[in-house]
Amino acid sequence: MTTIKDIAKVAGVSVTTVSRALNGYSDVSNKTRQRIMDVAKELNYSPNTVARSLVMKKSKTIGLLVSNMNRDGVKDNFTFEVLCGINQASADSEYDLVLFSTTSTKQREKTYTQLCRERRVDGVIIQGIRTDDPYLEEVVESDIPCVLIDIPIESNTVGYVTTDNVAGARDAVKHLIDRGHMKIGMINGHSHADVSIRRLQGYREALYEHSLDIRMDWVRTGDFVEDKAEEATLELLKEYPEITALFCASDLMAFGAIKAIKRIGKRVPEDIAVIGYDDILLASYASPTLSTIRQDKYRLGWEAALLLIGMLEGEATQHARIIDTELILRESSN
Amino acid sequence: MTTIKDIAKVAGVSVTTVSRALNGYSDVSNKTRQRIMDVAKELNYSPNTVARSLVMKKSKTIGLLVSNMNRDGVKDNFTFEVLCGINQASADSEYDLVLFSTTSTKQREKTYTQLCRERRVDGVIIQGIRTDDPYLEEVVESDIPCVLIDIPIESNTVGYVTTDNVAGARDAVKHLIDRGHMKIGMINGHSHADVSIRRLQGYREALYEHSLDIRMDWVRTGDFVEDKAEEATLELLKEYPEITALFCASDLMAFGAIKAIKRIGKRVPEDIAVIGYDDILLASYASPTLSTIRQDKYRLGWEAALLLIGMLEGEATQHARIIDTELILRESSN
DNA sequence: GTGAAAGCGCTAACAT
DNA sequence: ATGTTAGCGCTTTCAC
Repeated sequence: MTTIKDIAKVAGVSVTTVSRALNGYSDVSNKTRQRIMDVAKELNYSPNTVARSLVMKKSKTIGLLVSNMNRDGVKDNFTFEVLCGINQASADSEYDLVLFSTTSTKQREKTYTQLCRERRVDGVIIQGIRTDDPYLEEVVESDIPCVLIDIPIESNTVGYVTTDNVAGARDAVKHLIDRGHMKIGMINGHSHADVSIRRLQGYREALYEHSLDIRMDWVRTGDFVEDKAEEATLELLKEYPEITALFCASDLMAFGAIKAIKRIGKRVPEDIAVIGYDDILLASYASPTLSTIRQDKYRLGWEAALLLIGMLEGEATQHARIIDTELILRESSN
Repeated sequence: MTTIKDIAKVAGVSVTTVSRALNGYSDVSNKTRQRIMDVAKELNYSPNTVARSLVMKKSKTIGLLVSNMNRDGVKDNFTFEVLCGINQASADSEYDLVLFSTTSTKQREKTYTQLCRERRVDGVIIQGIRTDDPYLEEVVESDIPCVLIDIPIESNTVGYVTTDNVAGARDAVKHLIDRGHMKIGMINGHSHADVSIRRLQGYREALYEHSLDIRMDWVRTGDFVEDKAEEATLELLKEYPEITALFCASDLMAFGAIKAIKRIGKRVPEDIAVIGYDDILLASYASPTLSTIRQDKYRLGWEAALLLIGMLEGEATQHARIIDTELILRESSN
């Protein structure tokens, strides 16, 4: 493997000059620069970014802390779309991504901070962790620049990107109200997700604005899991057969809810209308097709990466980005 | 940021001893080892893997060259599942993953090899590139350990993981034949994918074994793209209305084919039976549900990572792994 | 059992 | 415009 030392020897200059020439500094004559470039090409030289990182104390690398990258997570296109957005944005800025291996059982041996410091990433993007994750606090308190997806924490070194969950949920519920529904239940995620709290708030606001009763007993928890949502829906509808519409805090849970509705012999949307949240790919393929609130997941990742890079390069004036959502009408609420 | 130097100073030993103690060498007295560990903890020390990589010439890092990680690729759950498998396996072996940013238009500035050498990855896994990719050859010829997914090339430093595409395709077509179909068309991918070539072969073998005519004009190309498959199917069925069944080389293309069939006013499976390939998540949600050949994509990634790590650590006896497929029967071929 | 010294490949003062 | 020197944090001979 050729080094700048080899180049220096062949070109008959010092390593400093080689370094400067290769890095495009101005204080090197065009003649020598050309010669050095030629030798480099001839010797098939590739710079050693490891050595460079060591001395520069920068790695041009972004760490990725992502949950669900295991056998169970394969259904979750959400994560992948976010990943694609991150990837594209960092590619454009010439940052590489390192995916931390945090899925195994021994995951907890090392904290996120240790991982980041050991690998000397310049910054980190965190997606899919719960707000009660014991290490979240640690990351936030460390001085590692960090962008959180869907967890609104902001500081000097911490930023976040999320969608407008209150507005999204409000739109969803308003739509159901517009369709004439007055008894609207909700299947929410779990309380350790910021989005759940906000979507619940949006649900309440919509009901309030239309002077409808807010019955907390009509709000059940499905933990963002299809099966759990199915069970929760079953119970809810047994207790309150008067409910005619359901707002689910994720599309996957909406599918669970629809299964439950079918199980008790009712139809969607004729007997009970359903609207989801996310607009995952399945939503437009399933039967009935699912009305939902679209989140631009790709953009979520894209903005997160842009924000982080902006912070790293000192150009980020503010550390929060809220992305709009969009109401998508399909069969399940029609 | 604490270094071993700091620890050495506080513990009153040399850096050598600190290094040895921290790395679990035996020639350090238990007393000093304990003291060093204590100081390290107290100083909140994290080893600098960059420095370590520089001197060790190993990074405990696997490079990932994956196509489709951009806006267009978000529909492609295949890639994500493979990624999850790779992630899990490398996590278990304590390798980190670096995702190379190879999506942008300026992608071609640097070759894969340059990328790998610059980042000093120990090895690389390549997924989703075409066999005519100009840089494939380069990677293969370099001495960087490399595992290819779905491209059967083998050498000292190159291995591959794939499924048994001939058998899979044969099973699919046999199933159609068992159902009584005698005029079976095929919508294939493009010729720069090894899987296309093998699936075509499986198609031919199945027909041959049952003494059915092989009509190459009944095989069309959809480039693995839904829309193109739709067009190709439309043309095929217009020219040969006698066709009663279709084998598609990917589920996405099968959906395109089904759209085409519906467009000409025929029904699936009553008029024309369809079977796909992959078993993507959509296959079980779409309407009609799609019969298909299941590939264990997660396992594909998992095995690829295991194989590469085996090669890196000198324990891989053979460099190829073929994974079985499974016939999944659903409505579209019933 | 422990330490001194060299060096991995590179960048960055500080000369000249 | 170019070279000398030091050093990033770590591992590894080679002495003692």
